[in-house]
Amino acid sequence: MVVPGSTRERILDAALTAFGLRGFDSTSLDELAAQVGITKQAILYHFSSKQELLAATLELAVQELGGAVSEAADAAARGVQRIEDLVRATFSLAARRPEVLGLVRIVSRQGGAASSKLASAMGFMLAEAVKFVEEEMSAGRFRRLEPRMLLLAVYSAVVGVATEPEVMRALG
Amino acid sequence: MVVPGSTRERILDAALTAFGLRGFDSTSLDELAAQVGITKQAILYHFSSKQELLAATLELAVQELGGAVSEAADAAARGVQRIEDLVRATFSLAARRPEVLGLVRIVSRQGGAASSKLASAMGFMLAEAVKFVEEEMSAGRFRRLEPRMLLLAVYSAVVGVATEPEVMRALG
DNA sequence: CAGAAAACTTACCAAATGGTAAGTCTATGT
DNA sequence: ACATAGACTTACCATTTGGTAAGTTTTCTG
Repeated sequence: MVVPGSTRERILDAALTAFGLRGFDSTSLDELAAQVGITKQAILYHFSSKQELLAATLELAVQELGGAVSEAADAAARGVQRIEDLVRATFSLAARRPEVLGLVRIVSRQGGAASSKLASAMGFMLAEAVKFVEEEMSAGRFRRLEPRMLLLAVYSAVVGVATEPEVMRALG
Repeated sequence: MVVPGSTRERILDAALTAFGLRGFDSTSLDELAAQVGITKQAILYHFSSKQELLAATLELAVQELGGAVSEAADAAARGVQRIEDLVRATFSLAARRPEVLGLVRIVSRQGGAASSKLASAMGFMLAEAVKFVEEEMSAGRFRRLEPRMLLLAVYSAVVGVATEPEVMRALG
């Protein structure tokens, strides 16, 4: 939530919300600019193209997500408790700022340069998670399963719930 | 898969795929028309507006999803087995035709008339599912949980996995 | 205070988009 | 043979979109 900062930061914040909640193509620069209270060209002054704005926005989202998750992962909890902490942290972020996870979804779907950037950024987080789960399995604290499979299911559930307005409404 | 039929059917089929995989705003009528091998105006001859095309496409998707699910639900299986059947059926559809679930997601996010149409169409399915889960819980075959919560989680996991190209690729 | 760089805005522009109007071609029923 | 309706296409059109070029104002600096 960088909102009270510079113009650049306010653009990023508005873009994160709009892209995350309504999609990339569905959000026009004019619209975004009006929201911030500037002109479209001011946006293009700070970010040379819409794609670049998306990239910058994504960086912010990944940072925010990574922060929330790694904070929870710092805890000394083991086994199922730690998984629960992680999921809870992610859900918490999803509830507070659904845009963030929405953006992750949108970018991962869009493909291209932004997507591979996301992949590498999340790749580290995923690798860490896989390692952790594998250790837990070896230690006998988890049932034996394909760790990637398990994580993907969790990821899908979280991102899915978080980015479905209908679902969120139903959950209250 | 109505593809070998009339022009109208070919339009619907192409629209289902495009809307479901790439989104509504991101799909232009010209693009769609080129894919079918006609002009944009031919589309507007059959469907008076893009919105109406979406509505018709959605109807088809709901029909297809409903068909796949109710087919699996006909089985006499009880308890966890039946849930597994349902999930398997949905996953199977998701694997064969990710567009269908993708469209459901897109429409549910878009809101408006199409969304409430979807809500009422899916409402029946959801109500049936809730009833079923509640019966199972009363019979002691499920652990006591909020049935809606459980179903929403399952829904999210399925739709989430099915509509995430990255995830699908990772799963192979 | 001068001037230069930063942070914008006003003017445009070409392309794409959803949609309308009018014409063409083909089948079909009389 | 002919009119009528269905299934299109060719011509347009207004609006929106991302983006460029050229000013204009504000801020920092020597």
